[in-house]
Amino acid sequence: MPTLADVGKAAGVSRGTVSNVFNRPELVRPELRQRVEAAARALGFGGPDPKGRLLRDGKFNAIGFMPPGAYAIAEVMRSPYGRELVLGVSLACDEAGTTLSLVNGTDNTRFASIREALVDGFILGHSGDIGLITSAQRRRLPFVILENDAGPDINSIKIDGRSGAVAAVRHLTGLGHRHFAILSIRRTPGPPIVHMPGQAERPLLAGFSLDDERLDGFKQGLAEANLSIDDVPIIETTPGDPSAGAVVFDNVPEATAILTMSDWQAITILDEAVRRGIEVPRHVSVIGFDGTAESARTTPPLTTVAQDVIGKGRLAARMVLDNQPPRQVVLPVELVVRASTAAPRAKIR
Amino acid sequence: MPTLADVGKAAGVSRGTVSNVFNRPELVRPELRQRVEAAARALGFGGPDPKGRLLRDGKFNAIGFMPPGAYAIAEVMRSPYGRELVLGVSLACDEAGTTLSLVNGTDNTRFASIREALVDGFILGHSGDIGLITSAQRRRLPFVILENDAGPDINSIKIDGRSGAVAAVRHLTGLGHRHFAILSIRRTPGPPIVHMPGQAERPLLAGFSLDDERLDGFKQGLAEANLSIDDVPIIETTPGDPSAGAVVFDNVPEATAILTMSDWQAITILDEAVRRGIEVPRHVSVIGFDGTAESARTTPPLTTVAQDVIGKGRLAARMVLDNQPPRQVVLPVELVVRASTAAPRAKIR
DNA sequence: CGAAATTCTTGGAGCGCTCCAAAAAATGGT
DNA sequence: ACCATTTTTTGGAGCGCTCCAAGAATTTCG
Repeated sequence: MPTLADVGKAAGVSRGTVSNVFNRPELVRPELRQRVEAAARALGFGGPDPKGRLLRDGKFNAIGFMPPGAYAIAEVMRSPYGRELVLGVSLACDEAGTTLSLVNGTDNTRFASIREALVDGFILGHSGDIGLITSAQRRRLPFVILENDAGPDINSIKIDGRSGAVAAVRHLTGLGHRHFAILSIRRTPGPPIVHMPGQAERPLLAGFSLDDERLDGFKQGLAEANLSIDDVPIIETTPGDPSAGAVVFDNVPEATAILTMSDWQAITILDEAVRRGIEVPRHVSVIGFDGTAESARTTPPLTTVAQDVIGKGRLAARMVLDNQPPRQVVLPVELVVRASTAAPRAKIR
Repeated sequence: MPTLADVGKAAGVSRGTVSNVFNRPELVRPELRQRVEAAARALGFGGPDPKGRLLRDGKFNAIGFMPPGAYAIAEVMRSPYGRELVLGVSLACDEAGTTLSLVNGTDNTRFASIREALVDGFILGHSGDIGLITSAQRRRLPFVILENDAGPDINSIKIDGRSGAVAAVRHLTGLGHRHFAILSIRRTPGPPIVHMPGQAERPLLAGFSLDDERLDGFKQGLAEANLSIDDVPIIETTPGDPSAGAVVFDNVPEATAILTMSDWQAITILDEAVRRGIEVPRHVSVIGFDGTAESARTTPPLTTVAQDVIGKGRLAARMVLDNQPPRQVVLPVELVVRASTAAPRAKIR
């Protein structure tokens, strides 16, 4: 690989001049410039190597996005929520002319990735592990934590998951529902986990803190209607598990309303309902979470706890780009009532 | 920002030792290691700056993705097709442990971006401009061109757009349709352009070469049924233009079948049809393109010319990651018949 | 025509790191 | 206690570039 110096030698000029030819051509006499360009072409030199500049100038002009927990980038891109989040981030990156690096932080490589990533700042999905934050702080780059409050010194953005969950339950109890199933998120790979009432280990503090918060919101909402979450079956599935619907219908046939933690899960339920000839909302009501674009397109359109996912991504990017004093932002959620919920009317079959 | 040397001085050891503490801790005596770690902590040194390593070792461990034409990353992320493409790329990146950099190549910064991007290879969306390719070649990094054949020396992946378009028309003419509208893609920002039959400038070679190819396929398919594309209105809209449906219905009310160039456009049509009380496929048949996941979820589910978008993205990434001799891949397409097409049955209204 | 003003070109310094050959220190055997 | 080994540590070289002050060449103008 030829370097500036090689080209300079070939053209009989100094490194500096060759550099100028590529970066500030107006500074160099046309005749000389042409000679340099010819030499560069002859040597197959395609412009200054960005590595050199980088060391000198020190800006990557990129921000990094790292998914929470052990999720891979592809898993993020597969979920409706993840796609909108990345879209929001990319919106801000476009505006700022910044590159968006999707950094893989699989398990044990997570901290190494943070140490090594070629970025000027981070958006970090956060599952609750403390190591992540110290790791990020060490790097001394602006960063923002998603879906977790990491204290007053650290940028964070989360949604008000609890209120959302409460609103979802209120809506359903208001409609007259008394028999629920909760579809929660399993944050480790593996098959669905079914927690029936009365079992010992209830997963009330098992997942990401956002999950716990929402579970707590469900609990509160149920309590308001004199119902106990301890009597409600909770099923945990990985975010896109296609069997979620089957597992719910098989294990909780008496449920007239299903609370989920993402639109994706709710969509899965809808699909399984169609397969089984179960009608939504006539036989069972289903409520999503996130309010992604997809939730409006399903049949029937989903009632869902909506948040501004795109706005969240965009804000996250802005926060690392702007590098202002740390803020802890809690974004509101809003129940969007569409057609997947109704008063319990018919028994299945 | 402290450096290796600073830490070394503070701990009374050499740069090299500090480097080892961070990169090959097993090489340094535990006692010394602790001293160094303490010094690092005291100075707030969070590990070797990746910039330095980079210059020394020269691998970014990242591949770049640049959208075609003047599209921004966010525009890619907005489209169902773009999302699946990026998903496919990220799948391969995950497997390879590589970072995926979404590089903005807006118009005039496009070539500069190629020169400067901190990546080991490129996936380049290609609109047909020759400068792009020379620019990429200059960088001497592996790259692959999407949706264009750039000759035998250059990696490229495209779909067989012509066959797909022909298949779409055949399906529709086979159903008995004689009155078409074509929804083509406007590749510059702006409002829809309506080309009615008989007008001078027909857009048969206006857009990306993929668009031209598909238009040509439509032409051929129509010709097989003794129909001339010159009699078919062609409307060009930007990919996600929400007014596309309205423009089509307003300008070509007599069409019983609408050919589009993406699922996204077809979905837009479906939405507008609902708004106007037009029934698909009873009043009008609509056919999509790409076969994205979204196309299966619409009401009614879309008949579409499907391609393996995820596979394409993945293959593209593999090609730049593997850096084998150049290949030109043409991916097959397949007509997936669902419920948005039927024999023309009812006149609208 | 020559000095002053202007335009171009030069090359040293330094960005932070890792590699590596060689020096230093520790260990082991006799 | 000494020498041969083995384990640790060292510091020079160099990765490719841009900046910048200073020097060289060219132009301008009285």
